[in-house]
Amino acid sequence: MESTSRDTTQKLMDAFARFRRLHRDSPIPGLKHSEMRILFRIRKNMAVHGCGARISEISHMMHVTSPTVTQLVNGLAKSGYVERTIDPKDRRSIRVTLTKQGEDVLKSAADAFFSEFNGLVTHLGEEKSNTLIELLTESFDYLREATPIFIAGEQE
Amino acid sequence: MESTSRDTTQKLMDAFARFRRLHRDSPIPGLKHSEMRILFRIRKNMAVHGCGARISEISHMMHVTSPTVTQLVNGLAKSGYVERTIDPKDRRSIRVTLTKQGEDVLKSAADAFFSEFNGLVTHLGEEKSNTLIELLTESFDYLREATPIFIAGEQE
DNA sequence: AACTAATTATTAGCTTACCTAATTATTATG
DNA sequence: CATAATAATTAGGTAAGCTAATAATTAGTT
Repeated sequence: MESTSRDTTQKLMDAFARFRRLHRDSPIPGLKHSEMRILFRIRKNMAVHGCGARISEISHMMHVTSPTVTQLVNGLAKSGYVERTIDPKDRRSIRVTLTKQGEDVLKSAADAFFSEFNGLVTHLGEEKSNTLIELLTESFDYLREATPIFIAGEQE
Repeated sequence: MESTSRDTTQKLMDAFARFRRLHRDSPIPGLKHSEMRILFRIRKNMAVHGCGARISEISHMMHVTSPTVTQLVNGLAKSGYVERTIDPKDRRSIRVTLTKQGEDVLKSAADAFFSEFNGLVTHLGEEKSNTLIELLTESFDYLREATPIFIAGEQE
């Protein structure tokens, strides 16, 4: 291995290591981070496709397994933020839609949840942000293929 | 917030969320990622201070509570990677030292870890890798200033 | 049409990496 | 010496995942 390359590797490891610990505490009481993220996804899906998101779709979008999504959605349904309806075109599927309450909580929480990251996007600028997203995605994809152990459970 | 920008923010949030679970599985079977981190800390403390690290010191270095450290250290002691001795100068304290086995496992874990990242650098190429490092560093620096909570992680 | 295969979601139970509150030793201090 | 402070531990909890197995439904094949 060349010394330049090894140096780069070391630096990349260090850079990755710094980001391992993201905040765990939700800025909104009674709404967890993971729940917030899923609510955003559902809203997006409704905006784009005009219908509720299926569990498998959310799972894919969030890079999380479907049992995980099922549990999150169940929790949100119990809290009244989300509604589950069977898709009449494919009765295996479930369409998850936001309730009025869910939209409200999403609206009020959006700023609190987004502010840190949105500040970062503003700071970096749109172009650099997109480059960063692309490079991270490429890294994940590589690590998933090259070293399956590395990322538990990532599936397409 | 504009919708393009919000979309970028969403994607960046997701990229970081994936990132957080990157090292769920350690490259060495039988050694968890958190355990590896703690072993590194202990080794460092031994190198710098020439004696075992106290629970409270590790806790402080890792920005983790002492009960958490106690549990991790207990696990490592059971695996034989670490030894706990009561400090004769202050019998409340415990000095944690690496065993020979602990040093060995740490070495091989570091190698495995390094080779994963080195593969990534090869895959991305030197230029992209450097761009990624720069962007991560810039992001980290911004977040450190903007949101102090973010940085619960790596300090010496 | 009937079987088999595939897909979708769920259930049950586990794991990692933390946390808080309360408690037990021990040391320091008025 | 009594009390306060400090160090570590115990007990129990949480968030955010995971896998394996299973039920329901749809698709594909003979």
